[in-house]
Amino acid sequence: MWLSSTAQNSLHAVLCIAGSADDGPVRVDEIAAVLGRPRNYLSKTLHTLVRAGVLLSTRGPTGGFQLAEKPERLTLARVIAPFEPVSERRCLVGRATCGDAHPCAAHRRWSTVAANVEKFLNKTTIATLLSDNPRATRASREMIRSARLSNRRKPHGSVKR
Amino acid sequence: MWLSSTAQNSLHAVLCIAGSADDGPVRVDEIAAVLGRPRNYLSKTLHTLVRAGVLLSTRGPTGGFQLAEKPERLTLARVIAPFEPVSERRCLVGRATCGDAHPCAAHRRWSTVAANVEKFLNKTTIATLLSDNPRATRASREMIRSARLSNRRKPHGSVKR
DNA sequence: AAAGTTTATCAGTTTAACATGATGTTCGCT
DNA sequence: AGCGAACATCATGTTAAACTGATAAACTTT
Repeated sequence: MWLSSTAQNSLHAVLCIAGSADDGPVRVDEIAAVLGRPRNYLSKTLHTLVRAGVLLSTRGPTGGFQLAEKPERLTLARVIAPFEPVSERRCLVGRATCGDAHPCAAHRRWSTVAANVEKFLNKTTIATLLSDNPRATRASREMIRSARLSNRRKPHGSVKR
Repeated sequence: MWLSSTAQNSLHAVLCIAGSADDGPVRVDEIAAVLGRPRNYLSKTLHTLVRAGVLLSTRGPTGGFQLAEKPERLTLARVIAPFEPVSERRCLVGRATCGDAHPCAAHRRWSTVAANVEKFLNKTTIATLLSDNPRATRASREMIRSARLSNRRKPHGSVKR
């Protein structure tokens, strides 16, 4: 039930990146360390978010991933969407023809519940979650800082999408 | 997102069986016709529901599946549970250690949304859905009846020939 | 007891998600 | 220009869910 693991990783990674925004771009290896997921797999996932306009990526030294826009304007739905479209409000029993015209037995009651979840995903922003729990935010940022070996990283250069 | 197809089939099948309770046990082939799913696959799914105490099965002619108890006492959660435990209220970002003690950034807000879904699954009964939409209930029962006529099945409860 | 109907079960295929390893590409630095 | 760091991509492997076909077991009727 709920999100696929890829969508979960997507959300978690974006939260890490947004939480460490002040420290510059976050590298895949750092995210992999925090999430405990394979590096190359996350790389693909993050690249999908770049194509979706959620993230920006920079190659080379001082490179990594950043948010493409202010966290106040980035909803959870937009982060999840590339992996499982939120708009697909599917029938509880999986009937293809289910809808307001030809509802299944569960349609009406389930619709109100599903709409509630969708509203959460569409209205809640990354900024909301960050300020919601500063402790968790700080924790993941500290994990990333300690993963950074030395002070060799400098302010990042140009960014490409 | 949402339920696995097996859990969806499970719910849909139970609704069919409950809706046709007056016509006696429902056969796998009839359910397969209504759901548009492979017979043997549903057979396994239904057997799981038998082991879970949701359904009763009878072999041989006049056999099929029936509810193990009154639909008023059968919640959606119990029908779904064998396939994906509802109680596993998982973390939105998939963190294993997420909980009230060590919450992830999304934990608090997501918990209230997830609890709402759980409440729906735990409080809503099969009987509720049946009476909710008599049109859909009647439709599936008619589909089963017509599948039965073409098979010359003896009506339940009457003595024939 | 035999025949026919229906569920139960087993062995295997297919498919998609998840994961891994190797290699290519872009960039900053010297 | 050349080196190394970092993302990008490709080819492949692994795993679990979904599905299929065949056979066994249980039951009803005759």
